[in-house]
Amino acid sequence: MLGQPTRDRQAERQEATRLEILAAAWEIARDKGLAELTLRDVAFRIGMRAPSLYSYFGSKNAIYDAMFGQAWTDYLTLINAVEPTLPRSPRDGVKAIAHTFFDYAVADHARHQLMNQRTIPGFVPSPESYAPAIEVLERARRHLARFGVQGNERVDLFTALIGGLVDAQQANDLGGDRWARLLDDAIDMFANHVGIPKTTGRGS
Amino acid sequence: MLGQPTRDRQAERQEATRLEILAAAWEIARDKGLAELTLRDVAFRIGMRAPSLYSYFGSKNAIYDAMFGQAWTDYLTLINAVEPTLPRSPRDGVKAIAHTFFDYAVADHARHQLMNQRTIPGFVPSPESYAPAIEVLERARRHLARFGVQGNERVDLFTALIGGLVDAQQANDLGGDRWARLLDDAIDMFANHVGIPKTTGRGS
DNA sequence: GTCTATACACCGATAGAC
DNA sequence: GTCTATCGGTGTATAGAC
Repeated sequence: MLGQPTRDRQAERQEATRLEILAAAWEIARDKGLAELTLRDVAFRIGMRAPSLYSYFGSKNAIYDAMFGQAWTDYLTLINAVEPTLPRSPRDGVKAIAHTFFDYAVADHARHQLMNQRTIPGFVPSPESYAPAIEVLERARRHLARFGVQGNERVDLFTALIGGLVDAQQANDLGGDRWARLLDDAIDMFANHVGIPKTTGRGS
Repeated sequence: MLGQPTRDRQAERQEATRLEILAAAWEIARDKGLAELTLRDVAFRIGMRAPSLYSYFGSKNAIYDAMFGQAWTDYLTLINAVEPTLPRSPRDGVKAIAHTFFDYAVADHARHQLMNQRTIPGFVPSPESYAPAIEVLERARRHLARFGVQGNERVDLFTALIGGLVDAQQANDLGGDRWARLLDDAIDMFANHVGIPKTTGRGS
């Protein structure tokens, strides 16, 4: 008896096609906008017809859902990479966290729309796709706590502040830096408010 | 000779029907969501068929556009009414401005979506509908300047801060007050940052 | 002039042949 | 697993009834 094969070639192929579909979907979302994504368009871009997509995703929203999960997982990977490089100084640390989020959000409008706004009618992320988003928030909470930002209300204020700057930037000055320029000043405002010591000239 | 009639009854009737259409549209937007609005639905609610709407609006987006203009005009009326009641104290004045905006935004999710977010694909407000929005911002700028908040960057920071709190409230705690509770604290943070004197116990 | 009936192109989704 | 065919829905255009 040969037993079971060690690899499931069919599952691998299925997963590869799923990724191909998602890549095409991201391409269209970036090109034409997140809401302008259509199944026919996605399918044709990879040499398929629209109904074939239903062998890989149960609905159009399931595609959005997988994209949502991908985006937050990517961001989780990013902050994992950034974590060892975080400055020791609390104030610089908070600034680094804010900049990481801000830059990631501003770099891809469609992605930010999907991750942080409720712009697709009827789309609600599944628990599985939401998990990395929760993990990111948990991670951010820990980092902020390490830098002296503690308590739900302070974290809520921080997220609202950064989110507000991102949204203003995206909505009113897409591609510019009118609100991006205010980020450091905004963090200083926040840091002073919650009592994070100023960074001294030669580190803290 | 009788001359011209003093009233254009036909134009009045036309305008009345336009308002009736918009009222139905607001109703549906509040009930089912802004994006779920359909022409057939709007038309049936006032005893018409969908194509008849084209006698009053050139497209569905033209309806959204008129709603956009209505919402900002309403808000302009509101701040006109609020203006005489604004406190003298700079800090309380800024708080009043923030509360007025925050409460108006949170009171109607669909309206806030239309006014302040880019949630309808392809919808761009016309210059005529945008005019009251500009007027509101101009008015807010003058009020803030009167309370000592001057310069584009400070106003930008203020709008981003309040907008961020509104969006966080709507997105993560609709109907609750998790971020609404932070509003006063946020304004104090901002006021301290831009050097607005604290309100004393017995007025300023 | 107002409104309707009809039609068109497109959408997401489903059924069934191969 | 992928296709064609099709369904009910959408926004939109237009011809014509009244």
